[in-house]
Amino acid sequence: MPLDRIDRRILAHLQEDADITNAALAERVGLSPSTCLRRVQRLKETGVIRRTVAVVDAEAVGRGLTAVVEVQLSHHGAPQRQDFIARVRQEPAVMQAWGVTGEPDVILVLQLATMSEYQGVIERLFANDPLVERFYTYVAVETYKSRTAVPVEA
Amino acid sequence: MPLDRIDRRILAHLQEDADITNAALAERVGLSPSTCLRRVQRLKETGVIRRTVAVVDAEAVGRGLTAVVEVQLSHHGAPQRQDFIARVRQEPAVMQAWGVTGEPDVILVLQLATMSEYQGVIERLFANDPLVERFYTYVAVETYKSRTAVPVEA
DNA sequence: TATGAAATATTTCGTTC
DNA sequence: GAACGAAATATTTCATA
Repeated sequence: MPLDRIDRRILAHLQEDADITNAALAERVGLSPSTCLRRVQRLKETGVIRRTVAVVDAEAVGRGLTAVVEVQLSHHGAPQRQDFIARVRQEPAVMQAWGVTGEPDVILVLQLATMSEYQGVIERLFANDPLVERFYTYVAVETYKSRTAVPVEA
Repeated sequence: MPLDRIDRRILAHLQEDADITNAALAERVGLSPSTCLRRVQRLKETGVIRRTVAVVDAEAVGRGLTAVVEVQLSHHGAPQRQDFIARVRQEPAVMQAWGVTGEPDVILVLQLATMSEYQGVIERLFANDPLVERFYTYVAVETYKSRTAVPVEA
């Protein structure tokens, strides 16, 4: 069953503020509270809403350093690649990791406390791994935009 | 007032699941429900918890296409740069945008519905802007890791 | 100032229409 | 989708350390 306009309005609201009371949400999307609640529950059950989480200020917890790392791998066997991916997944500082088309093979987004933590991450991920051909790191000097909400409305 | 160990445990839990009841959270961090609730409120008031949001499955809402774009700008006046940043902020598909050290000046993360939407975004951001020297786009083929939770514990 | 326990208010859930 | 009571949960108040 596809998402209708009301579902999308619910998603738009909850992506901005999931602390809103069900009564207030219902009013904003034009439903009765009980109907609205059942819609929200269904969106969670079907996995459209994967979960609801607190968004923490990285600065406030001493992790305000963001870095983007592009990694080029030598195109050898898939097994070593899996090892590399497993190490990436294990690193707490790695927030996002994608396999991509183009010159880099993998792009990482790191959220760090200090440059010395960066050193440690880089060593654990890249040192002594012949699969890793080279990597480039770009440190964020300024954050122009940072959203968690996926656009859901036309 | 710095965050103590209990604050950090609260943050760790709420970053994974903000739907947890206060009673259950209190038990997990070893506090009484009322004390726990007040801690959570304080974390929100002081901005450590910026907000709580629903995490939506991008695939489920037809926006499963992720792209990373590196942009190089000619180093001219700051005013045009502000215009460019303003356009970036206006684009709903732009999830993250950083100004970075190194060869690219700006890195964008896009969350798209289709490649034709990509075309539109690129045109609006880059076309006829002499500030934009060049850009490279890397389309995500696979997502290895995607977290919203900033590491808060030692 | 921080905590915990009890009282109150609100939200959520099942049933019925 | 609406209306209701019952259960669960959150919030406030107040006493204590």
